[in-house]
Amino acid sequence: MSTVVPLHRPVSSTSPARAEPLWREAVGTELRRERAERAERLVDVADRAGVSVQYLSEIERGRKEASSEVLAAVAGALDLTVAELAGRTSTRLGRPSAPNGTVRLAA
Amino acid sequence: MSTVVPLHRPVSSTSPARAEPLWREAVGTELRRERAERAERLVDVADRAGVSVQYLSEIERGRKEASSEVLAAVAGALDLTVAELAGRTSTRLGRPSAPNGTVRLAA
DNA sequence: TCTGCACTCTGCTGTCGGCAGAACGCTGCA
DNA sequence: TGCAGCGTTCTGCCGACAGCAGAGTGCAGA
Repeated sequence: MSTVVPLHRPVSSTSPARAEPLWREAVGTELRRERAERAERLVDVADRAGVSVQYLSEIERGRKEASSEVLAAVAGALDLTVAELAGRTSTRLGRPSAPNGTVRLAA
Repeated sequence: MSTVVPLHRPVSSTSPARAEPLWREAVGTELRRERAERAERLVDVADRAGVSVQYLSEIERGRKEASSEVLAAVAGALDLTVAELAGRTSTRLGRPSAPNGTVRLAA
């Protein structure tokens, strides 16, 4: 019997082992959605927010944990408050088909 | 006229120069509120979440940026999803008396 | 082909996440 | 009064990483 060596746990990328995405993934997706809605480029938002383009790309793709200050700056560059961003992120997170297939009707 | 030397900028603690708290402050406050609502101690939640008591204290008080994984773990220890936590945080952030005194009625 | 855009890779460095041990402050109770 | 319980602060540690810059890649459209 060989010992099973656990592989190094991969960084979650909406891993099937996890019922919901991580915060950085969810908020990043929302930031990208908001940017797309405004038909703006990475460089536009990054410049206004005062961060690098590469970094904003990584934030949007959930690869980096933005500090609260950076989050506020990026949200501000999209004319959003952190509250609005959190609310929209939460709404989108709460909307996917439930893990066990249960459909949740509006209260 | 003496030159005014700017003091080292204090870490935001709902600084009057900022219209809204930072994400870490807001979500920390919400975590504390949820814990209090359950009449639980720091140690109870910290143990279930797998973090230290001191650290949870700092997270709740907005002193540290919890990673998305830690955030999920603490939320889970309070039987919340990240979506629920974000939603509640957002709701509370959006509820304070508006900066210019405008009262916002429920939609 | 070239340009524009987004993304990846590599490397860097100062900051900090998260911890542990120790100590402090406050409250309530015997 | 002393003590226990709870939360917080302080100090120090160290590995991780935020955030950056330069360079390169891939794709789509003109």
